Amino acid sequence: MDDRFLQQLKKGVLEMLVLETVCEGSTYGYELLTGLKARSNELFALKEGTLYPILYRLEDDGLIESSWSQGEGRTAPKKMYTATEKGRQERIDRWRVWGEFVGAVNGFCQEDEK
Amino acid sequence: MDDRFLQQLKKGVLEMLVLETVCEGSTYGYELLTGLKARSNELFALKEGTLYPILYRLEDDGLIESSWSQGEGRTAPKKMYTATEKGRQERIDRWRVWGEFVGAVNGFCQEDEK
DNA sequence: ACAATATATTTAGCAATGCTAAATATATTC
DNA sequence: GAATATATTTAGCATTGCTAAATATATTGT
Repeated sequence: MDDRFLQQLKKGVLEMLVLETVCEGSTYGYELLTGLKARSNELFALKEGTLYPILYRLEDDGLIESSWSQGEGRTAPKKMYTATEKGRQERIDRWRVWGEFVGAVNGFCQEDEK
Repeated sequence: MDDRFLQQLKKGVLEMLVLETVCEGSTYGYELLTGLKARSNELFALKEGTLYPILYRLEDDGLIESSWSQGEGRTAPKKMYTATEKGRQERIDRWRVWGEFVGAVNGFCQEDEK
C-alpha cells in the first residue's frame, strides 16, 4: 500500500481537526504542529506547509481570529488563534457531516456480510 | 455549510468504493455511475469526469482489468472491468486503513466527552 | 559581541483528485 | 433519418496536502 491513499483521506479532515482543536482552547501554529501529532499517535504529523495555509483559510472564512502575543522563554512572537461563534457552529456541522459520511461509506462494506 | 468540505472528504474514498464494487462483480462505467448513486442514497452521485479517470487509474495500477463487450438492446459497446488478485488484496488493505483512519479521527471528538 | 540553538511563521511550487462541461460514438425506435 | 438511450472520453479548473526552503525573534554559551 502506498500512502497516497492516506494522504487523500486527510483532505478536508485536517481542517476540521484544526478547527476542533482551536475550539477547545486558543492556541497557535507551532503548538498545533506538536499537539496534533502527539494527540493522534503521529498520524496527523502535519508539516508547516500544510498547517499554516489551513489556519489562513479558517481565518479568511471567519471561523477563527488571530492576535499576536509575546511569549516567555526562548520564543518568537506567537500568532494566537481563537474560535469565533461562526467557527463553533461550523465545528458542530462538520462533525455531523463527517458522521453521516462515515456511515455511508461503511454501508458499502457491511453489505458484503449479508 | 458549503459542500467543499464534503467534496474533500470524498477524495481517496471514491476510488476505494469503485474498487469495492468491481471486486463484488464485473461491471462497467455507466453501470457504476447509476449503481453507486442508488446504493449510497445519492451521496456518491459521481460525474463521468470523476468516475472514468478513477477506472483508468485503477487499471494503470493493475488493480482491475478491462475488456470490451457488446451489449444487448439499445446499447453502445461496454468496457467491462474485473478485479485482479492484486486489486482484491488492495481492497482489503484499504478498508483496514480506512477503519484505522476513522478511529483516529473520531478519537478527536470523543475526548470532548471525557 | 557572536555563534549556536530553540521557537515560530511564511511561502513558492508540485501532485493528486473531484468537478464542470462538452464532445464523441453506437444502436434502437419512430 | 431524426430523435433517443446507452456509453465512453477528455480538457481544464479548484482545492488541498506535501516538499522544501527562507525568514525572524529570543535565549544560551563562549
